[in-house]
Amino acid sequence: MLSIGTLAKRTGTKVQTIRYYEQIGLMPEPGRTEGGQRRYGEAGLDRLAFIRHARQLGFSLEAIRELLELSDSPERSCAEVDAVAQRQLREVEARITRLEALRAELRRMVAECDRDRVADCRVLEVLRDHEECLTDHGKATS
Amino acid sequence: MLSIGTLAKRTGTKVQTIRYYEQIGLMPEPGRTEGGQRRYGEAGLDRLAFIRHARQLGFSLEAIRELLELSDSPERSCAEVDAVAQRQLREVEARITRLEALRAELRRMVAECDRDRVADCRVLEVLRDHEECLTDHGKATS
DNA sequence: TGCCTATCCTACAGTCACTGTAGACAAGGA
DNA sequence: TCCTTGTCTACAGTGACTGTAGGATAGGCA
Repeated sequence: MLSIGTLAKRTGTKVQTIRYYEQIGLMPEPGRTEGGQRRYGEAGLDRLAFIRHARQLGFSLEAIRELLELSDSPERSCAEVDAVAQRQLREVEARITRLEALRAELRRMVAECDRDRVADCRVLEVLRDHEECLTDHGKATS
Repeated sequence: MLSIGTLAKRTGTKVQTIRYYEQIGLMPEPGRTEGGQRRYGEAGLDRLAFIRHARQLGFSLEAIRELLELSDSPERSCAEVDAVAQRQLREVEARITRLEALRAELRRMVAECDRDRVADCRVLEVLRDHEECLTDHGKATS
């Protein structure tokens, strides 16, 4: 039987996080010792590892809840699981695209700045005078 | 004189968000009408646009606070501003690297799954049996 | 001038996924 | 037995907003 601290170490999770997962119903309520401490079996360890790995892949706790429910009903179609994974993949791809655009703008910003006084700083200038930002919203929505 | 709603529209910000920025001291307290409504000048609009643009580039509110303070002292060295931007660039690059790894794993996961029952689903299998997750923490930290 | 509606006000609670804290109790080894 | 380490509950805090309730104000039109 494993204590909550052991589970935490094995999965790289904080103890509080495990209790939090229990609180929101992602982890089942485990058995307790006479003194009231949680004791887990292998099933608990596996479930937590599943949750942590899915979190590392960027799945939201809601998506993980869905995945866990699906994996608890082994006769259902794999397509639903696949859909969740595909959705996650698309989200990750969108985030990458967005971050690549940010990276380009930041690189340009940093590369252009070679003055020495803040008053002439290109970085601040770019941040200040991003015309599209004002016009996009100002003109498009009025 | 611009109302908070006009500022919101021009910069693509929610009204509550502007009030929030004021609350945490990012936006200065503006003048008020007799009836107590906020009225902004061009300076307020510029400052908000600066904040929103920096947010779009992924800067945290704390970083933006730093940038705003620097831009308020035009005689200081531009190097500090540059450092903030460089730090942000490195963070964005790190996030991209991480997301690309996620993308690869998600793609592999999705590509491998062609069964029809959840019981045989590769996606769930990958999520369940990620050996490194258990061993990394279990063996490295004990 | 009166009215009406859109906008504005404050204050507070909720979101997500944790993280930290306080004060008390339990487990296990020397 | 004592002592340290681990665990317990309950609650508050994080970042960056977002939403809601219940009321006051501004500005246009008849």
